[in-house]
Amino acid sequence: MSCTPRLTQMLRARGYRMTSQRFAILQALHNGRHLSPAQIYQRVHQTGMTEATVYRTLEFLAGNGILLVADRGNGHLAYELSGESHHHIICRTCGKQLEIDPGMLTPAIRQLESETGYCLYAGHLTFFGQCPECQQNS
Amino acid sequence: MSCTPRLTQMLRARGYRMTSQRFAILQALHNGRHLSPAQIYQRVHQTGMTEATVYRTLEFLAGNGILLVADRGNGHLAYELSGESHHHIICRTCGKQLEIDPGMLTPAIRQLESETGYCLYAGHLTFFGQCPECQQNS
DNA sequence: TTCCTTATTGATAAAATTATCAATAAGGAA
DNA sequence: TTCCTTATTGATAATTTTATCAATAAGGAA
Repeated sequence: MSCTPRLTQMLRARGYRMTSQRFAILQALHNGRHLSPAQIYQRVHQTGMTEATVYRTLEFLAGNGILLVADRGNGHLAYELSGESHHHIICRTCGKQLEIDPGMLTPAIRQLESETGYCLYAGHLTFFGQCPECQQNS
Repeated sequence: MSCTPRLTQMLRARGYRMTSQRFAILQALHNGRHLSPAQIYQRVHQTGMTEATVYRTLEFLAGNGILLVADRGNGHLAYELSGESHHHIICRTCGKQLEIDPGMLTPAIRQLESETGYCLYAGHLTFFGQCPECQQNS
């Protein structure tokens, strides 16, 4: 991946290391987006990596801002590479998901920042609602 | 709680029942907000309720829109009564939390609805960022 | 290079969460 | 009221997630 050297340097500056395990997980998330820990383990266990390492690594990468955590609405969390910021709307009735451009929320986030003084990260938000089709059927 | 009859009727209309276990969990969440499953179990296990029932009930109540799920930023989820819609900003540096009025996001949500055709629920969003104090110390 | 410090991992145990299924109990019908 | 249907629960097992700790390995210093 093209961004690996930059990430390696960033981690190094914080006293951490880019290991083969961390790289493998980043690579898995570079192919499939929104993966659960189990799905990620399925794609990297061939390397001999432990499940415990998968969970630890995900927590570590998320804590360092390299991964984003997304609420999938089923009580579980999924992970994805940050930097490709976007948000979701999930239909509570049929489960369909709509990906929405982050720019659509930029004004609201800017206002939040100016009113609270906080500096907000891109993040990954999940809205819940009902899609147009399901609204008609009810 | 004043809203119990209304909830009972709403569940009944969907073929479900208001049980003593569900009522106990609602009552626990009426006192303490943003509780984890473990915290909730701690407050209701005196009634003889099983942990499995706590998890099941939380999922059920959330699925019926009576509870909201909030990402606490530590990889875990917390539950709270819906109807008291609000949102949070969590500082990634010091962990401090700021509660923000839902009205601040209303314009953005309205725009999202008109652009996507979805009907959005109030929900409970969690933003991550850095608070003013931590911005100065870095 | 070799040594040293320590971040990281695997192995394992512990804890949390979910699934299965028989027993219970709530509400509707008569 | 009694009977019947079925949503719900507790008990239990299975699975997922987390914590502990010794062994490994990466990077810095000399």
